[in-house]
Amino acid sequence: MTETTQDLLTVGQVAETFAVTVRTLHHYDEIGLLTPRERSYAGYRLYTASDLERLATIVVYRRLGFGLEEIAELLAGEGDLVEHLRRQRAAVTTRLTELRELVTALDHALEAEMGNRPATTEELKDLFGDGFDESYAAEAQERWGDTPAWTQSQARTATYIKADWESVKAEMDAVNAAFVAALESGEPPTSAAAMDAAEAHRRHINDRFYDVSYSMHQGLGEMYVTDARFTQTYEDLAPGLAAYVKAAIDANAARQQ
Amino acid sequence: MTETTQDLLTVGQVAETFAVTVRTLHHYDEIGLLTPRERSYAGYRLYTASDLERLATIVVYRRLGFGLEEIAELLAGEGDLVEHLRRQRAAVTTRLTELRELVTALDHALEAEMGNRPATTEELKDLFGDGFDESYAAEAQERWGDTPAWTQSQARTATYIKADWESVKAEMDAVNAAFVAALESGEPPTSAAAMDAAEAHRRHINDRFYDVSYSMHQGLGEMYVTDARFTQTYEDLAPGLAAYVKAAIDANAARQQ
DNA sequence: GCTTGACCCTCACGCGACGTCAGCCCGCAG
DNA sequence: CTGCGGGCTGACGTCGCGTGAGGGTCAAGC
Repeated sequence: MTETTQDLLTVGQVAETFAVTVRTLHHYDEIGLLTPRERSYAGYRLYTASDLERLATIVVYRRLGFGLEEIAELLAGEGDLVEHLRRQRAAVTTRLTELRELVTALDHALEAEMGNRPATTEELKDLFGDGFDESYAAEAQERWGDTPAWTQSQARTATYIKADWESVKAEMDAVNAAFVAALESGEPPTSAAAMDAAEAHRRHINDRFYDVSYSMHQGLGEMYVTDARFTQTYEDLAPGLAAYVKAAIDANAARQQ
Repeated sequence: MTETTQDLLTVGQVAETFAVTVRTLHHYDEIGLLTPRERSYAGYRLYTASDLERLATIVVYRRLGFGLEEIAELLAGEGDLVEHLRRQRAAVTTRLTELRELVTALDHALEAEMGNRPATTEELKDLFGDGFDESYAAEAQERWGDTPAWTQSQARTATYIKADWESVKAEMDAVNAAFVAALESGEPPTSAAAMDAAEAHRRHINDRFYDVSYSMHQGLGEMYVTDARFTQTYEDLAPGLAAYVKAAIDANAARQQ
């Protein structure tokens, strides 16, 4: 049944038995993880039964994803196997969720590439109204095209599909509604409600478009009262809202120490 | 709002804006993936707006898990993005299932390590009867301990927990039942039914214990009629079964061309 | 004008587990 | 004696940077 060649196997035979490559066995020898007890006079590696046992354990641990050094520890009796198993499990599950997120990101990108992204500005106009026309986009490019924030924003929104823009719009509407509510209930821009709305505003831009520090946020607030187009947008929602928003943003920025 | 330093950003600024390290930018420069258009007279890298745009795209692709070389291709306009996305998705999902299997393997190993593996031979005796006692195991070790097959078998069964052994027993019973049915219905060992049972037998050992080629399988069949203990086991199931099994194994081996 | 500290530069090795030559040796069959 | 199928030992390549080492640059404060 066994070819009893003195019970010593050469690398090739061992490699085939355990479904690993010869190079792998060489490597294990190099790093001292598995050194065959014997060598033929010609220098051939000869594996004994105990070597095979050790290799069997190594192969099992490798399938469990352990590193070679870690395996060496375990074989030396140092370290608790159960603890290593737990750590490994934790690491693998972490990687699993990362990969799952990657898949959804890829699906997202695929959808976007397949033509699900808003055709030019058509659908965006439907969503955001006529204030969002080509001339606006062109001017924005003109004014901010060379800022990092604009670049970042372009990179992120490039993969937004219609559903994303709908979420963006919903969030934006919610923030505006919060501002209007605070204003109309007579609360000052320094009230918690107004400042919370300002913070929500900052987060919205930060999450959806580009990183916004508190000072950058104040820059935006300033613009809302100095740039006629932005002022108009806010005034259409409620009289005095543009200035109110700016003040709330300033108060919120001051609130952060 | 923007610090307009001639619209040229240094590595540090760019790195912070895109949440990458300076080293990464150096690396992209080294491999020619992103070479800043300009350098200061002191040799400082100066990134222009178009450099930032390119970097933005690179960062997005990186998040999607593409390799740098692949990204270079895409940026050069070679290769279809959608196709790359699909390939990437396929690769990631493959890796996902691998990792899922790894987790179950780890859970398995954990269960086994936590004491769920059969205490010595107690539970095995319950399952397999008294034929499975220590003297048997010792003798097996004695006879086959130095064969690769034995080593492989030990490595695999070492992580078997009670549930695994129950599955093993169920499979074994099913195979034996098939042999008995074929024998008692008067079909010859060369019948399809008998040969199929032999093949199931080989697969069972192959999957649960160690790799079994057809010739090795015939070696086992031979042993069933020459080793009294094995013969007895089969004869207890049905008179003449040991010889019948051997013949079926030989027929099945011959069937494979 | 000088020092300080924060940045920037260019090498160049390290990582993890082998894959992949290259150049050479051994043993056995014809 | 000559192949041919192994086995041997270097040693470099992989992938995307991390991490020093050793040394300039620049704006600010003294």
